[in-house]
Amino acid sequence: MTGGATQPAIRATLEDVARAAGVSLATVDRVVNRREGVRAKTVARVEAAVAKLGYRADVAAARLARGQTFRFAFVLPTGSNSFMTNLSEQVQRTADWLAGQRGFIDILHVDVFDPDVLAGALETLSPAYQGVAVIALDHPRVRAAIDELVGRGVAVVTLVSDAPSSRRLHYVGIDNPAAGRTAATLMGRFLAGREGTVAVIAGSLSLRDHTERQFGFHQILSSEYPNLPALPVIEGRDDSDRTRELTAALLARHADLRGIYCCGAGNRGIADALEASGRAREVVWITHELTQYTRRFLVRGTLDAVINQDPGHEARSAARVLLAHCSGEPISADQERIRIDIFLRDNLP
Amino acid sequence: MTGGATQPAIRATLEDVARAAGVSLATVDRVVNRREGVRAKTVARVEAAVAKLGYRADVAAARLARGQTFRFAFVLPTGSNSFMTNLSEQVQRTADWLAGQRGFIDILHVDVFDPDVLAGALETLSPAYQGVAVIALDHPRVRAAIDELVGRGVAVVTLVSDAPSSRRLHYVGIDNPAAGRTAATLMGRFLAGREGTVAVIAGSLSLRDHTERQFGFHQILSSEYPNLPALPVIEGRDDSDRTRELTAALLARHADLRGIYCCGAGNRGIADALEASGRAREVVWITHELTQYTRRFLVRGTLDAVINQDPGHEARSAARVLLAHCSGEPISADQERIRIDIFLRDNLP
DNA sequence: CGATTTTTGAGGTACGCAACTAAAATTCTG
DNA sequence: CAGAATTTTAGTTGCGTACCTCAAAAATCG
Repeated sequence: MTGGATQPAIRATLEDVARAAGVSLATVDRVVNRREGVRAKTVARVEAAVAKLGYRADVAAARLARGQTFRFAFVLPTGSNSFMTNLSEQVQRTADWLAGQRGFIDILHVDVFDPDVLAGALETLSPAYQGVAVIALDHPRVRAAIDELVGRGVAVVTLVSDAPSSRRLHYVGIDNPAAGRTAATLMGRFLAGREGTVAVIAGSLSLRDHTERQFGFHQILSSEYPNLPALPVIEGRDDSDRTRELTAALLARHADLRGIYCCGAGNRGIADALEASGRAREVVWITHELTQYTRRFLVRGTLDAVINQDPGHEARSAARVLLAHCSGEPISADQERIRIDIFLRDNLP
Repeated sequence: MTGGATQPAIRATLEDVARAAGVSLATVDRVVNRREGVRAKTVARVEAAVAKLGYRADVAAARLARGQTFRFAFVLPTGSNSFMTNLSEQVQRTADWLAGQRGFIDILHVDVFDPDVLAGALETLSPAYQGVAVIALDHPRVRAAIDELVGRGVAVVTLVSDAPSSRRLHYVGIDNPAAGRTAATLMGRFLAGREGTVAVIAGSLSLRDHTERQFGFHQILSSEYPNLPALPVIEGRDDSDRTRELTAALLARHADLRGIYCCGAGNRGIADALEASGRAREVVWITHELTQYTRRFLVRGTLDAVINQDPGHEARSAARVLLAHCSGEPISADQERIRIDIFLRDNLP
């Protein structure tokens, strides 16, 4: 057995460092926090002591002494689909966790799909917030509102849906074109060698994330699976009643329909229509977001794969990024990267 | 816009609660920490004040005041495959993070595949550790060693590989039978409608995780894809030279070989043999663990899918579970559940 | 009722660090 | 080289909680 390099049983404190370096507590503090007013010679002495004792600041003590509190706003959509409901819940949980870390999250519900309403909400946001997480819309007014917040020194992260050309600090969400490509590869491979058409149902093509997914999907499908021509994209407005009718019409009109890719919500309608048609098992259906419904359709075999983004990760990641930024800590990029999950019936969490 | 219920700008402290309840600090302390010696009536009054003010203990202050430090051992394999190397690195990162949280991790490298050596290492572990994370082997001696540690009051979590019948606190890793089933479904669907045989390469059938994956794989393949009979499992001992020869032999002997599922390591050997044979694109190859190599094979198209467990999550989760247990906090099960990731060329992180 | 037990109050210390003030040491100026 | 200006350092306080002691008050019991 090879032992790991063992750290001292009790951690060194600032005071230990001060004693070892023969200077006062205050001087050590200046050095470790890179403040002005210490001679180079003294700095070197202190740093040597820090290295020798393996000093690491105790984050609990530092936070306590600093005594800052943070206040973040999460701007989420008003009453919406299952995914957004899950997300709200996860944000609430994150808020509970942050409350123990001197951070407060207020959840504001806004009609995020109306650019004017969303921009208005951002513009009139209380100046009490040091950070904002928002499900953005890539629209000039919204971008302007984000940029103004950033200009005022507020940390802004976009959540789930990005506004790439704004000055937001960070985007917490998946790479949507890649998600679309992933769906296309699954579709193409599940239908290996078969001939037929594939339908794409989006919520609305004015939503950036839906457009991007659809773009990625078509990119792969057309280049790699010429046996599977795609029908023109149809808009289901994330509404189950509408997707039910649209899906029923698709099935009726296209006897050679082999696959359906839904890059938005309204899955219950699609499931209803597919199951009613009796072609549920032969048509490959791929959609986004694991919810109580899509989970059920997956288990039942109506749905073949779910492309998912984990709302829990997203909520926590947004909070961590805001917190890290506001307390001047670095963020570790690969821990904050939101993965594109693929769920089949067999690997459901 | 509907505003979220806004918490007070400054958090309530214990003293605020004491004032509001008309009792002393000491009494509030007794109530919130569930200590003896407070009348039910007083408890109720204090709890009402806590609720009214929304008091939550400041974790930074609490940790500081409590002043406990924790010391955990992570028992990892000696020099090993890419996955284990990644895991080591992630454990090291987790250790750096924990060092700021009054926790210390020592990494011990042991030949975890020899039950006697592993058990011996656990038995002679310094009593300084409050917690141990170990890549377990499901073997009587190892189980006994784990149980003895638990009996001594040490928190033990198994990492990546479980010892289910031991008294370990928690298992941090994926559901291996489910991972095998996931691989089988991908294999079956990617080979939809085609006829041919499928080979399964394990590291060693005495490793519980490999056996479980293989079991799950066969379960689904035989019941749902009768067009794809599996060849007898072969053992590659996680060694690339050996898997190269075995794969070459498989390809030579079975002209109808359509798929390879590798539930262990040694992927470089498989890739070499597949690419040398010229059948890399037609044979569906599915394996485990995303590494620099499997990533490359995936991008190149030799490899069709990777079933992955995230070593970063596993390292952090193990540390969080140990820390939570040692400080008497609850753990949130679904945050600690390790997911079975599926990676295709398109959704690589 | 007095004696005993239970409950509560008051106060203190310690945790490790940040941030402030005041003092000491150094450098600059005429 | 005195004295002012500046840089560097020491000393101190407070953050919010945990945990401790000791005494006072209240409740309970015989």
